[in-house]
Amino acid sequence: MSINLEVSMEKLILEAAEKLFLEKGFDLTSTTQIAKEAGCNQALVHYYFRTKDNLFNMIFESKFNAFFQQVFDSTHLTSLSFIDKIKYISNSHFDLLLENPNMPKLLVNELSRRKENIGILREKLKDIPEKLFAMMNTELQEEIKAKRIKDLTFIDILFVVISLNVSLFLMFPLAADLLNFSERQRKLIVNQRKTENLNVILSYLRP
Amino acid sequence: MSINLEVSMEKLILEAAEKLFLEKGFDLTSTTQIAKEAGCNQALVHYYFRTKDNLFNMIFESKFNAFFQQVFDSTHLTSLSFIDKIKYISNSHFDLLLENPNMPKLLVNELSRRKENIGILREKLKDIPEKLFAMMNTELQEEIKAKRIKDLTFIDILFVVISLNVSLFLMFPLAADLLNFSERQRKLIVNQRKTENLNVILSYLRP
DNA sequence: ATATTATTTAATAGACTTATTAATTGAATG
DNA sequence: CATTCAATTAATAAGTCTATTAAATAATAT
Repeated sequence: MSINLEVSMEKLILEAAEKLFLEKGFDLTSTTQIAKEAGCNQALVHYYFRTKDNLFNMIFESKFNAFFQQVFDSTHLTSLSFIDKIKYISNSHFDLLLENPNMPKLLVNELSRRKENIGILREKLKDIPEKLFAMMNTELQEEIKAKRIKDLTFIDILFVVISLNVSLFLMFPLAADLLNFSERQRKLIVNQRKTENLNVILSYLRP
Repeated sequence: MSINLEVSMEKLILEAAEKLFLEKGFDLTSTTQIAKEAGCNQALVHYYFRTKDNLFNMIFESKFNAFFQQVFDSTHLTSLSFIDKIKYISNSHFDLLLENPNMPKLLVNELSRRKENIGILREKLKDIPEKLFAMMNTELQEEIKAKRIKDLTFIDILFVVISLNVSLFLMFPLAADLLNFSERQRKLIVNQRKTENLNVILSYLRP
């Protein structure tokens, strides 16, 4: 049993494609660029994946899957109080975006253009949030009844969490460019937003 | 003195270009499509505007200008209480997005790619928010001192307003597609979000 | 009416793109 | 060693896109 140190060209192409698609989107990435980044001939990209669309869809679906699996993962939540669950969701969502800062843009741009393939994604997404939603909604009802939390739906809360976090990664780079922020300032503000976004949520929950 | 009923082809091209650029972005819009939409030969697009980049930049800068002028317009605010000012800002920002639902996507996509031209936009933006910021910040200080509002900066508040409103227009179409919402459901939810986003803000302001 | 200027079009050069095909190299197997 | 199959490349077809040029048409002025 030995570890395969040889990296297959197929995998290199996948990695190069993922990098470029995330950086520049589908249209601005050519198979020639992917080949160059992977270190092979352009025809090889088509040899392994036939079409650029194919290649993109494979990457997109797997990324999409992994991303939403994490967003709606409920395994770490069970032992926490409701408020702590919300805190955990917001923070881990923020951290996930920090690791995948280009995902929001990719989703915004490619999901809307690829409506043919949306059925596949809908299928993949179908069962994922069920468990989380069931748990959060029942607990939320108790909290509301006990007047510890304002009368809201879990969707309302989730919308605010996601909006605040995603906005930072979609809009902040633009604002930072326009306002000429230094790299140091950017990092500082991103960190501040993590806690401040959470503050917004917690204010919103107060009865 | 007579009104010119004749619409110039130059203007028709501009309008066609604006429509298409907003709908599909810079890359997915060709000068051939613009010409077709305007009802003229493709070469005419280049006759009037020389390059596609030129044409795009003209439209982008004027849209950008008009949009931020409205976002940071302070003329209707003067007579209102601080809280009402915030309410007005959030609501009119929301309405502006409702009239320009594609602006956020255009900004997210094209601002980042056109870093060469960002200087021009920075210049245009420079003086616009000054008046609004000055007014809001002084009033905010009073409110905080009187303990009517939590200790926050105006930027903090504005970030939340913009995030919540913009997110709706950037992400909601995707969610609605994924979850198969009907047109009726969509409109209902958009309206609900307008008031609910405001609720989030007001919760956030409470000391 | 003729000359001049502005609009508009047809044609096309030149640069890229995706995708395919046939030829070449390399490795594994009998 | 010869054969077979997989991996890789070179070449290229077919299409799109931007931008230019020269020709045609319309408008204006002399």
